[in-house]
Amino acid sequence: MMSHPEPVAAPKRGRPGLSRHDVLEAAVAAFIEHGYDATSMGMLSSRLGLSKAAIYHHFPAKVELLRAALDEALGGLEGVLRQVDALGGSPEQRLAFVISGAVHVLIERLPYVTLLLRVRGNSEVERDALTRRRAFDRAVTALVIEARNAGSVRSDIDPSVVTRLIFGMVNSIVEWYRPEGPESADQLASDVLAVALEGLSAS
Amino acid sequence: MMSHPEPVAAPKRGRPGLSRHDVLEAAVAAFIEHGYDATSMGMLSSRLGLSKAAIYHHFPAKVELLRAALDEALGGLEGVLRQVDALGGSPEQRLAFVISGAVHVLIERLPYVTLLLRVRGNSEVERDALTRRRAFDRAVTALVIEARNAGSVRSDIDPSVVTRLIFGMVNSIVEWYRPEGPESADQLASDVLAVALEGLSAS
DNA sequence: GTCTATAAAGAGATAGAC
DNA sequence: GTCTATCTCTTTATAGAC
Repeated sequence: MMSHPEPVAAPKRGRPGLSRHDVLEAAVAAFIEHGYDATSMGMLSSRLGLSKAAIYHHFPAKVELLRAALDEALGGLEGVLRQVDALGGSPEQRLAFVISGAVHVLIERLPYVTLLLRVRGNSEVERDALTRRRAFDRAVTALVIEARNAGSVRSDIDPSVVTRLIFGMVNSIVEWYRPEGPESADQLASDVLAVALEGLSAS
Repeated sequence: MMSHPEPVAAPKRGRPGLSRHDVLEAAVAAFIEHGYDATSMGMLSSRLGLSKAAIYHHFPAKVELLRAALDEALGGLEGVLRQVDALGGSPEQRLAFVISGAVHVLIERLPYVTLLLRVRGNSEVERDALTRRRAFDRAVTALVIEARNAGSVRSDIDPSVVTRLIFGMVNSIVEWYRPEGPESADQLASDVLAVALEGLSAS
């Protein structure tokens, strides 16, 4: 969560003196509000209090703002997979860790993951992101299959359908979760895990 | 599912002779592929084999294509609520009917619902659609609360969180379901209901 | 690091012929 | 019902001054 030690655009004194990270944050917020395509560099510059040309000092093109945002989201999700590999445990434990970990990443990097989940593959940058996202999905499906073979996941439904439904539920959190709201990340992760594992029926 | 008896644009002979419905279908497909904003009237006209101007004969503006599509989706979902009201039954039965009914509408009107779920409220048309969609969500939440008071839905999690998670799962189907794939609508609705009610854990 | 000015392309929409 | 041609506005991006 610390700012990257980028060699460019340190917060010097001068005029506004915006950092690369400031520009990215504002851009991502605008992309979420209006969609990437519908967000013009003009809107961005208004929101930042900068001229359009000044933005090109921080990012060489509009699409590089998108690339940086998607990388932030994918890095977080891939980190969950690295952690679960390092931790070990039963397939059931590892699956629970991945679901809970994904919820936490989703909340910690909410705007970036929100953007990632809206990507449809209409440019090179988007297709690259989709490729990495699909690799994540495949890893989770493999984990579900493992847990199913170990007898902890129901075997009456196709594993990839189960995976898609559960992660559809997880991912839908970006549609409504607000950090300033009543639910903490831990509380929500626990709720998601409960509904994913046991369903909504009364015990 | 029959074509509407619109008084306009019957499939006469002439040149291509496209109907209003043909144009809408092609537009919705393009909106899904590239996003509404990123789809230009030029792209639309190429895909249809028409000039841009010809499209304006069928729809007076680009946004009217979106309005018609969203109305198709919302009409289907609102129909499920009307049916459940007419049918009666226990809260548990009615909740199951709404979940299963939503899955069926989602599949029958896949492109239209896909578009609806991507709307963010950036124009009058989108805000109107969001208003109707929120009314649907509220009706479902009320049903979850009823079922919870009747003892059939778990009471350890906030009802609106439960509703959002379950419908997040349902709605995520548009991200991957393809009619030509192996799962029938009935099969998928039954899978969704099973995971929603009982979770992914082995019985 | 930020500005003004501008280039070049593409957008939504309309006019009027056939 | 479809066409060509065109209007006007906005877009991404660059040039060059400070």
